[in-house]
Amino acid sequence: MSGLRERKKTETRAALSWAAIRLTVTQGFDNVLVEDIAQAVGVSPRTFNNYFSSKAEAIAFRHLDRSRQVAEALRQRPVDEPLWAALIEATLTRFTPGPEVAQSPPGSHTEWVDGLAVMLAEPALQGEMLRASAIAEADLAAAVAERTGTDPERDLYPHLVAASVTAAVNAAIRHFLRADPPVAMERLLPDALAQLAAGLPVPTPR
Amino acid sequence: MSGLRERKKTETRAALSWAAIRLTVTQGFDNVLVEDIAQAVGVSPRTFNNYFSSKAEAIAFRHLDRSRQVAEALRQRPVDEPLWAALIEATLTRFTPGPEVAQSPPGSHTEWVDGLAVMLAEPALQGEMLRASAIAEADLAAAVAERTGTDPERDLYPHLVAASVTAAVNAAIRHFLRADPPVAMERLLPDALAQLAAGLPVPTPR
DNA sequence: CAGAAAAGTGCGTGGCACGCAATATTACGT
DNA sequence: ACGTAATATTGCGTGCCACGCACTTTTCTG
Repeated sequence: MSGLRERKKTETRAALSWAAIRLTVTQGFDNVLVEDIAQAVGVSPRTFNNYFSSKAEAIAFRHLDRSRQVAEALRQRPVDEPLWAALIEATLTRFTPGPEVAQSPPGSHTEWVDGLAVMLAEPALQGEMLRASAIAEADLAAAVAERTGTDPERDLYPHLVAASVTAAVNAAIRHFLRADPPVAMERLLPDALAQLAAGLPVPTPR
Repeated sequence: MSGLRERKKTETRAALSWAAIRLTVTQGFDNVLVEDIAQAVGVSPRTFNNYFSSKAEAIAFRHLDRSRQVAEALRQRPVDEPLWAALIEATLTRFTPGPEVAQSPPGSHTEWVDGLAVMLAEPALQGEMLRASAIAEADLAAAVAERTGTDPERDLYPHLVAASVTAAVNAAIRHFLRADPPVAMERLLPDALAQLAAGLPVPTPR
């Protein structure tokens, strides 16, 4: 299965996605042509469309990929760990380095985050990002079902958990992107999921 | 404000959305041209694009519209009602008639539901539907904030609640669309939201 | 090393989203 | 009631995009 062939395909897909993101952040969504992305990776425009059926899908791919890994991470948590503790750890492993802030041009983190925010404001992008979350949600529901002895076919429960966790993660990301005194994902994420696990009681003002 | 002009615009928008849905359900997404939708409403193709920037957006508009009304419904619940009870009632008022099963060709409900399921399987649609939910989510978060004395600008809580409720509603809809012994939304929705309010504990098998 | 399988490419096509300018319709003050 | 301003509708033109198809190139397998 995993010969040179599969590996190269994976790399090309990642390279295309990354190029699409980089170019979009720096130049704006509709100033980037499919042709540009293909050229940046050294591949024909037609090949781009063999990997992704749209610019938006290419950009959303990184999010899809990371979201998928949450299900995988959940499966690797000890089986005797409580569900919600395991969910918190699993999401933390994939969403803490910030939404890929660490790499990129070394200086100017704020520039990069701002660029991301602008990019994510693009209507065409929003739908595709949410769709990526939804696709990964199916994997997560399956993993939750395994851990809780429920059935993804018949039961609502695993889907409900997966959907809620995904929603909480997305809410945390959006909060992260707009928080002016910046807040670390390491705090945001566990807090959000803990509130979920507690039934989202109305907070008492203090 | 609400002169003849506004009213007619609203009607045209609704008519276009409805025509887009009807044609898509009966003929399939890519067998329907923008031209067809425009013609069905008696308007020029160019005008279609004054109302919606894509076929998908036109289809998703009904969902957007209904989702928006949940926030409105929440505001009309008595202020002394507990938050989650109010949320259950608010969602029930807008999502119980089935996802618009009641109207349409009188007979053959299953045909219609199947057609809807096929339509919602379209990738281009999924993103747009989720985006509609996300837009309405902002309204809902504002309404939740009012009711709970929190601040949409600074606090994560109202967004967390709105996102979770939206996720639960969407999960319920998907479950409704695939449940083979059919389950009524009237049961699914309160059940899903009650589980949310209880912190989504792992169900005990019986 | 040869044939099969699969990825990459070039070309052509139909459709879409939208800017712009012209026209038709509605709103409103006098 | 009328004329004018505001707004909606329309037609046209343009650039881009997604994809089917056929062909070439690369990789896998026995």
